[in-house]
Amino acid sequence: MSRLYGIGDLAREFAVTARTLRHYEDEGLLTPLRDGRKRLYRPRDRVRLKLILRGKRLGFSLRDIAEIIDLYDAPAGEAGQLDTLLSRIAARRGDLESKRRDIEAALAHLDGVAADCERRLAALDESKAGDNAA
Amino acid sequence: MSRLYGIGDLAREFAVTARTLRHYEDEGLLTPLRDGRKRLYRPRDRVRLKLILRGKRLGFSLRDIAEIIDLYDAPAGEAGQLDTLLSRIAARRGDLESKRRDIEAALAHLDGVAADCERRLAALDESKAGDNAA
DNA sequence: GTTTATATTTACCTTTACGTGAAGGTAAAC
DNA sequence: GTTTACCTTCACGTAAAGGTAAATATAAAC
Repeated sequence: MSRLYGIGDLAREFAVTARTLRHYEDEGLLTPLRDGRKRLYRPRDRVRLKLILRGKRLGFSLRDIAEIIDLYDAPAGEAGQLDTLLSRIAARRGDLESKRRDIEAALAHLDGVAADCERRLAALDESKAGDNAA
Repeated sequence: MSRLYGIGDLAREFAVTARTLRHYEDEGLLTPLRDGRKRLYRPRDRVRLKLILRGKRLGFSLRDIAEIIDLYDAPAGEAGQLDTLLSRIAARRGDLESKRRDIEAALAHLDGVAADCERRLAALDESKAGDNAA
């Protein structure tokens, strides 16, 4: 277990280009091992990549994402550090919940439009049925 | 009622620059009235702006957003058009729900980290209590 | 009647997040 | 021993989403 992945393996699995993975490394988001000059990605790197891509789908910038996933492997520090860590987590929670509210609102709005649409369809059906009956 | 807004009014209210509003117009997302060369935004434009900014917060591109909000004031068409409209709405629903799942996962992950953090804090407290007792 | 505030267009600048070659190293496969 | 398949490091290109500056127009305020 604890396999290592080549850059192509990860690229294929997550449908990104190798260039993208190198870019994430340039930006400090991934730090794969090296075999000579070749990059070797650990399961840990794979997990981080997964988190990066999720962050992207939610519209976070790479810089935001760096901050977020660095919370995840925070150092097992002392009390003061744990406190500030907890407050940073709370801040991020706030961001996410605000996004969730945005999504709920957007879904509700879409549903309203869809319902309106169906009403109009039903009205059309009725008028057609009326035509047949007449 | 049915007031009109200057570009600065809307910019202030939504904390964006006038440049941003003009850009949205260039991209076909807003179409304010004109008094000579000055832009006059109707309540309808204000609503669209609100939708645009919500879309942005969720990480949609301006092009995506254009597609989405054009669903909202779709023409009261005939049956075939209503059908394709409904299916496009369904597609957008899919996008949004997938984002929602991403958010739930991210929140769950953060909660896990926070819980871990609190456990570590509790452990620190206990060891300190132990020191006092000794 | 001239500040002051807000508006306009035109046009180039910047940042983010990669894409796209160019030029070459390494290693198994034939 | 050379094709084939990946990999590497530059380095410039690009699309999206605005920023920013210059030069100009109104229009209310003093």
